[in-house]
Amino acid sequence: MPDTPTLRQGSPAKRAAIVRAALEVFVRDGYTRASVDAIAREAAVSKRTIYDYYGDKERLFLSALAETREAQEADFRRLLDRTLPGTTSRDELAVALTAFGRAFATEIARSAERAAVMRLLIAEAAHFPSLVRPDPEGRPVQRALAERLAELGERGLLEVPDPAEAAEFLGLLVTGRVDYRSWYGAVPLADGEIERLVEGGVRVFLRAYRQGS
Amino acid sequence: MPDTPTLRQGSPAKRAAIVRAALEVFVRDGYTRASVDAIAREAAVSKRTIYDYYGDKERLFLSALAETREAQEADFRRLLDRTLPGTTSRDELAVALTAFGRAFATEIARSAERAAVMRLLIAEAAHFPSLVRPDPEGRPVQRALAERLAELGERGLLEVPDPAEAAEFLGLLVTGRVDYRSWYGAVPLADGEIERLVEGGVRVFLRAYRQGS
DNA sequence: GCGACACTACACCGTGCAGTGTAGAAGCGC
DNA sequence: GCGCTTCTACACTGCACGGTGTAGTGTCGC
Repeated sequence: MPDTPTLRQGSPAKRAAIVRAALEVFVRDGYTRASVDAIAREAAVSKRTIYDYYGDKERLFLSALAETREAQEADFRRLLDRTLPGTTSRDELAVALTAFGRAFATEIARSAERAAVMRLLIAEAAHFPSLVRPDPEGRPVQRALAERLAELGERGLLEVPDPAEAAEFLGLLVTGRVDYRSWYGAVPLADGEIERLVEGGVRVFLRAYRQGS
Repeated sequence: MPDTPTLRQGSPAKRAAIVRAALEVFVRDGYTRASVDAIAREAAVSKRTIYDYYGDKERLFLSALAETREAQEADFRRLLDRTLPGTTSRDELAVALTAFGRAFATEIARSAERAAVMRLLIAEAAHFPSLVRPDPEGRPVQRALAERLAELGERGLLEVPDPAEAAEFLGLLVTGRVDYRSWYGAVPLADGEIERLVEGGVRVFLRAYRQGS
């Protein structure tokens, strides 16, 4: 019998500490450079415990990413409801879209975490096929945004024949230049710069998607 | 005296072979995973020779990237002149822009090299600060495209108050979704898919930048 | 007190890999 | 032929790191 190595269940608090430390170190150093010893130190936990909890470095990595992704998706939904509610009125539209874009991009560039995770995903996509989500429109973030845009379209504020596509472009226009210039968070950007880039992106989006353009 | 390790000049052909092999292995495996032995094997050269030529892994890496970048920039200029000449007429515009976008994105997604290099840069930007070009508008690719758009603007085909910004958006719209979905070349995309994504991007660009929109 | 479990500290193994040293073969100018 | 350089083949060092084994220290339920 190949006997499963029987990972330990352990306490949720400790799991959380490990996963948080792991993400921090992975994001900072990259997968290969990150050492399990460093993660253990960061989590204030013995290396042995990490192996008892997660088995090996790879599974720790995947767990950390999965957990973070879920948290980020939840964050995004909240952000979307806060800045771009379905009840947005016509003359609030540009302001609301800019607020949405700014909140989104600021989160990307300041918290550094979102973009950094993206950077990590891009770096490791080829080595961990399971990280690659097959259906691009299935990404919850895109889906939520598409639904919101569709609502705005039905109310006649925007002209969005293809909400999924429009959502992709909006995300791209708003965050693309920020990611491009900051190398997905590797290089810090000034706040004013971020704002300027975001506003430019929203302006282009509106020129392309405003009703009757 | 700290005596410089005196790198060997060597033959250009051998240098080229090493650099090409290095890029291939670095792109395939990433910087840390790539072993100098593997590069030597790939280049059909002894490991010692690589060290005599380049000193250490890091300098080899930087040389390979620098050389590739220059080549890609030259390629881009040629591509731009071929698909989007300054003499483009009004009714050729959409077709020419699409051709440009398609050629650009196809090169990105098919040759795999361009996107893969980008992936490598994103992955290593934080670890090799010298890779990060400080001036984002100084990237020759963006500059060349901006000049071309400015020409089209002056001839009244497009409305581009800020050509540098427009160039950035065009690049983003055309390649962004391809990069996004292919994880910068880590996942292959079907040709038809690429074409569809590119055309969508051009359509949005034109809606936003067409004269009198 | 006692057993069971969680955890740490620490020593340890194996391996992969950056980088070096060197002997010798191959080519070239003269 | 002779000396010089280039290059290879190969052995070797040092080190970092993934992963394991284990003895010992709490800590909790009973």
